[in-house]
Amino acid sequence: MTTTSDAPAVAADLALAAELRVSLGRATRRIKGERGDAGLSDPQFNVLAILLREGPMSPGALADLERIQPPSMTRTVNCLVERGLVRKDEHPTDGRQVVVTLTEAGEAEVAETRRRRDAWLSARLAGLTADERTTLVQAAELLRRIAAS
Amino acid sequence: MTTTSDAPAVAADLALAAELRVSLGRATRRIKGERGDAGLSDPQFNVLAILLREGPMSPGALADLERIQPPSMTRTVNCLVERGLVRKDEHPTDGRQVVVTLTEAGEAEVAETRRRRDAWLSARLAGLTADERTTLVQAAELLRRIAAS
DNA sequence: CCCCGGTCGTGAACGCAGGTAATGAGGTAG
DNA sequence: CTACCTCATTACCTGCGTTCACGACCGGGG
Repeated sequence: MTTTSDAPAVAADLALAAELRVSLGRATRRIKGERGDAGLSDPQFNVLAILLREGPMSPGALADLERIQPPSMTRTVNCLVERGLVRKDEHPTDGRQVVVTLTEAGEAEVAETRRRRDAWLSARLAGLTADERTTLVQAAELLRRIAAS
Repeated sequence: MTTTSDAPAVAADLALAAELRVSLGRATRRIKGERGDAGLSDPQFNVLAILLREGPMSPGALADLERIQPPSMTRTVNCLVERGLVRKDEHPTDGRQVVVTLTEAGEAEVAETRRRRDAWLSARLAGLTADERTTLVQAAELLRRIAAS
């Protein structure tokens, strides 16, 4: 009715979109709430996770990955330096750049925080059936594609 | 079978938990990014949505639903009053309480914002197969249960 | 009737995370 | 060697959350 051939599919998409949006928002809020114990804020944890996955990089690169502006990243990184979780070194060839590197304490911290978060979520997942877990595995893949688009 | 016998399932839960957490976080961030046009912040929009769904209620009740402290809700509500999206009336019998009511402009605003967000998400969903959409429908239900626990 | 504990909403002061604008150090093309 | 560009940082502003403190109002006992 609206534009082309399959109005029902469009209407179903809208309903699913609304439902998915609400569920996603609530679940995410719930998971984030499971972090406080370590004293690491969400952006701080994200920086550590990136460094663990991608290796040392400059503050500017970190800011790009997190889609925030460089000054915000500078502050976050400085906070992590004070806690001894990352280190700031000079770039070997480019005097402007700074290289942010994860310390051993930082590695331990991200492992610990991740463990705690995943422990909470996996405790919930344990109450599901095998089919339901499969559904979530596939949904995780779909969500990744959606988020990347 | 969930407790001690099947270690592999526990390991799979941990992996799924980690993957789901990342995917959820990214998708949610992406969706939230699709809101800015209306000038309504996320907590403000949430208040309007609650009022539309549940009907008029006191600031304290709103604060409870949003899991924030009353002063924060007072500020958010006042901001919405200034924009003409909600109205604050005296409670008919209890002089302490205030009743927050959605105005017509508020109704229109939440409908518009919701339409814009869902339009973005449903555009992504349109690129999926029927099976994949079914997966997401089921996942939305599972996520709701997880978030409620 | 008046007081008294409890509840509700709010004001003030603070913390944290994001943004923009401007600055300074360092590289690079001409 | 000069001019332009990039990178990180500094200073300041905004939004949203918190805690603490206070005034307004309801209810029940003296």
